[in-house]
Amino acid sequence: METFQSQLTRKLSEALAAAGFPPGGEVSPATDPRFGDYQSNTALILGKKRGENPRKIAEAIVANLAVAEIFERPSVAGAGFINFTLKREAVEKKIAELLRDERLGVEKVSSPRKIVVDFGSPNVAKPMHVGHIRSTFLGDALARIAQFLGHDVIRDNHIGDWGTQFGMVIWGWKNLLDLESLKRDPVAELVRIYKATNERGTKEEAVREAARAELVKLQAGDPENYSIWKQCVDLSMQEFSKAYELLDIHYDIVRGESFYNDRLPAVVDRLLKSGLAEMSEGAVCVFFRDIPELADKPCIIRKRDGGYNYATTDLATMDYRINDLKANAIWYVVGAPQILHFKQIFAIARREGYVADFHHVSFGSILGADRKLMKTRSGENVPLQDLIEEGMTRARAIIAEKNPELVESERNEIAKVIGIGAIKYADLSQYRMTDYIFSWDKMLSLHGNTAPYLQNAYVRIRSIFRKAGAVSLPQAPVLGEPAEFNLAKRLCQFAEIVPQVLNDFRPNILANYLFELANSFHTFYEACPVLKADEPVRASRLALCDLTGRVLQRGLKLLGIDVPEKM
RNA sequence: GCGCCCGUAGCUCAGCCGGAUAGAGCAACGGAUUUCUAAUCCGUCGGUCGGGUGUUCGAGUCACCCCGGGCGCGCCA
Repeated sequence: METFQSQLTRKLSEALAAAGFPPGGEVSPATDPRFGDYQSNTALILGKKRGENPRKIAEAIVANLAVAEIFERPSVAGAGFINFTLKREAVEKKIAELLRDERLGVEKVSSPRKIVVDFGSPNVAKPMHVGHIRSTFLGDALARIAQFLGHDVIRDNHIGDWGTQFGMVIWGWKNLLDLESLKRDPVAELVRIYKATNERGTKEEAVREAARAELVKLQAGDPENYSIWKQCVDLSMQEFSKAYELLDIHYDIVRGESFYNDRLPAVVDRLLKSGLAEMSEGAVCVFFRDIPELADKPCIIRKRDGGYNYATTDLATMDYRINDLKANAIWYVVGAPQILHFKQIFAIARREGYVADFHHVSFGSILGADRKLMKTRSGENVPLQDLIEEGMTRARAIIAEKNPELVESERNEIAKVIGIGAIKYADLSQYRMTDYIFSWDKMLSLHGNTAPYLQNAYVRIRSIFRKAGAVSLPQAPVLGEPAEFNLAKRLCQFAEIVPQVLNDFRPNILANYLFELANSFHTFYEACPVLKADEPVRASRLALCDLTGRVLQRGLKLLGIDVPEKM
């Protein structure tokens, strides 16, 4: 189903051709309701290019526009803008179509791609914490949206399961492990033995040495150490899975760093052989002498001691994704501090001749109320588990206060949906590059651009339908009231907004749209009684409610957020 | 020293490819409720878009230079 915007863009291009101009031209939503619903500045651009009067060009375009079925007569305004105002009948017809459309008007892309989305990537033997949530939520939302648009998406959890920390973890396992604690809270015990070993290592040279030796043994394939390592990975994955279950995050594959171990030497050999890499001070490096920005920032792919590092693993990973998984796009949802790293990796990949659409989807940090990186009072990363629990607890308290009739099981389920939704939405509704200040009060507020506000709009709709009894939705609604017309036009925009998210990886565009939709709905709700209205208005309004509910539900789901039936 | 990101209302933030008089929410103030969930809605107040120069018919948006904050820069990931 074509959107108004793409229909208009097509018509505009035809009009340009008919008027003797090169086809093309862009249409955007009107910047102000006074200018109608859509606008085009094509005449201004053409006027500039040809040195002609833009208003005259605009008149010529308008004379050739065949859009009478959808729009009122286009008007030329200002310096040469062409303004378009939707006809009521056109919107009524479109709503009728949307009511029957499972996809709510969103078309699938014409050329789907195979996209690996690399997000989350927690470290084994450490708890997931606040630092993981942006990557996890952002990556999950982008994957959901890409999938909905028809792409072939592979969600890959590139877990940190092969760091140098395993020397200490293994030494701690052999010397300090408390089996009871391990059974009770595995990751906590792994953290404890790691910390304890680290502490002793700072004082005792022998411990430091022993830990290093354990690491060497692990890397050499020692069966005992391998078995310990494997248990650490398994225990950690079990814990991650619990959190993912709660958060409704799902991966297609989990290829941690260890997966690429035996592929690392080949990466270095290949780069040395091709001359892209060279020896420097004992290490193998790639230099970027012809790229000014990277000229003085070489990338080490094999350390002087012969060990491999992050860059080597990422190069092997890219090779695997492109040659084995046959991906033609890779999205790395990783924080902004690693911008330089990915510039290097992508530069190397391009030189090697890999063709794929690489993107580092970077993002800013989550700050505490003090505007510094969010930490616990003792200065540690806030565990994800604690964050989720607090979100649910706070949501439960608010629900208990606002809606005491709910039974406890209902209340707990709703608290989960609202608490987790609030945390996710707070993240996704913000432009990803900006650092944001984490605030429970703001994200759980029923006012403003928050998950509970959107969820509440949905709940109001469900409440109407519970009272309405059996309804049959009409073929075409009547949009007599301004609030109805506005809401309907907003509903038509969903299909225009969703694909835009992937232009620059901005789920906040979708969040923003949903907020405006909820706003339009609430205005409609105040102005237009639904159940008390006479037919056919009643049925028409029920149809608007139904469609609004479905768009809200679908839109939030694309952000990874659920909706409750009551709250 | 080099590089990247950010700087928009008192606070928290939107403003993608340059478009018309820069928008929300919170806070403040004033209204609306015999309710389909007021968990809401309507209105008022609030701005040298960090500063400057330039490109353009047109700059919050692009270029360059400053200022402020954050982050990163061969052997961590």
